[in-house]
Amino acid sequence: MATFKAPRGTADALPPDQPYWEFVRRQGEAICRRYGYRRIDTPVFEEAGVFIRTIGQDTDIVEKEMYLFKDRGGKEMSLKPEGTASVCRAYLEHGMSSLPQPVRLYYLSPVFRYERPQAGRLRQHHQLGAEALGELDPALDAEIIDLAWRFYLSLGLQGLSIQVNSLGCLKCRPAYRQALVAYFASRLGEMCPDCRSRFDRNPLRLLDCKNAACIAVGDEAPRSTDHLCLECGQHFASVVRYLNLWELTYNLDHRLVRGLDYYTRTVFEIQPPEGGSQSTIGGGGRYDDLMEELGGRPTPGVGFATGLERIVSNLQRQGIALPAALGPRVYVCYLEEARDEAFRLLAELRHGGVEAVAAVGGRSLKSQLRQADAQGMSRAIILGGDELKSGCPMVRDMSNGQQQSIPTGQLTAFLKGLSG
RNA sequence: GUGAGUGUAGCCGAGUGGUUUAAGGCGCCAGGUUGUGGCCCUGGAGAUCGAGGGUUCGAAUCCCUCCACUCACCCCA
Repeated sequence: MATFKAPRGTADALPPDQPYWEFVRRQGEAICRRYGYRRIDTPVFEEAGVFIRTIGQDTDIVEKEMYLFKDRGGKEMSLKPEGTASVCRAYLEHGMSSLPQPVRLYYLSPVFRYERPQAGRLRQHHQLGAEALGELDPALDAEIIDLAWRFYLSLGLQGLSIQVNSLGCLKCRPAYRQALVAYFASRLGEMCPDCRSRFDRNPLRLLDCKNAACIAVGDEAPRSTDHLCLECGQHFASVVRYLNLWELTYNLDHRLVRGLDYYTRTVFEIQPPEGGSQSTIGGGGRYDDLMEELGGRPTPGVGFATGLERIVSNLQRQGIALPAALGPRVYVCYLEEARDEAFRLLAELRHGGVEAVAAVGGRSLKSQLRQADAQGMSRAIILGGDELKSGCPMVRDMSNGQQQSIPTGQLTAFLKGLSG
């Protein structure tokens, strides 16, 4: 029994999982680059203020989920609970406002939230995110949604849906909030205890309660899209126009609100068919006030992030086949008298670009072949006295047992010519 | 943070107080004559029974505490 275990809510990604992760990362990076986004990596921890200022003091993330610690110099730091704030900090710090705008950036990063683990929810998980900074054109809101959507499509995920809403801006949201408060105040008696207690602090939250009674009340609640100021209304209409232009299917969900305070105007989520506790596979929106919170000049931005673990589990649940590996996997077997030649040949194959391992540990030939089989090798090379004499190692096809002698000098080329 | 369920070797899993020095299967290792895998056969290694305390003559089996896992709530990716 191991005395140490991975920390609660963390997971080792073992070799059998890696093909999924590689697939997801590769597709994600390919899409981002195709949309003109360039990669950025930021530290896994930041001064805590970076997150507290932007995500919002009253959010669950800041209130109870951040990994806070003082470093040895006494500075209050936090493991990153999300990616956007760090990217914006880097944008400001490196004067990216002097680059041609918008600046398109994407990242692949672990994020940390101290939560109670459950299906699809970990304390360390990984996100792919993309941000378009420094420009408020609604074409970018649509671009981000489209980018996210195409990413999921490229993975072969089925049954996903896009939910879109607009939350307005600092100018028009207060009035909407008041309208909500007035409405909910009159119907609070019908709602669940959670909603009643949340009513004062964050009335927007009552909209996405899953309690049946609350859903009924929420459906008739005032809609943010009916309370947008002129600019926000035009912006949202324009976003929708682009979505239509690109033939994206989406739902206008007036009850979509997000758990981070920095969002303005457009918000969206991508949801898998199952719904339930992990009902969001990715989401994002516009955050035109965020840069100011970080001490920068007013700088608009829009972006999204998606959870890689949830993508991988959806891929596995939907039984999506991964692209097949390319070349053969070769296992070099040998009798003692051919040991040196076997290891010389092993190096030659590897340097020539063939995936190859040699038997180790002084096993019998029978045992070596058992190993080759158990490890799923596609070819075994057998070297004994006979092969030494003829200069032609035996190549055994592990799928059917057929063998042929190939001159040593042609071996690398021969193996590379096989499909697997 | 709340609630429910679970915790026996790498994995699955019997065993619910006394020959248990804890079954069985998978996997792992080695053999089954001379240089060959996948089936089969034989043997072997591998468990302080999640941890710590307690009850008892005696505990994997009962009690307490803690830890972890799973699921749900909350929230989100």
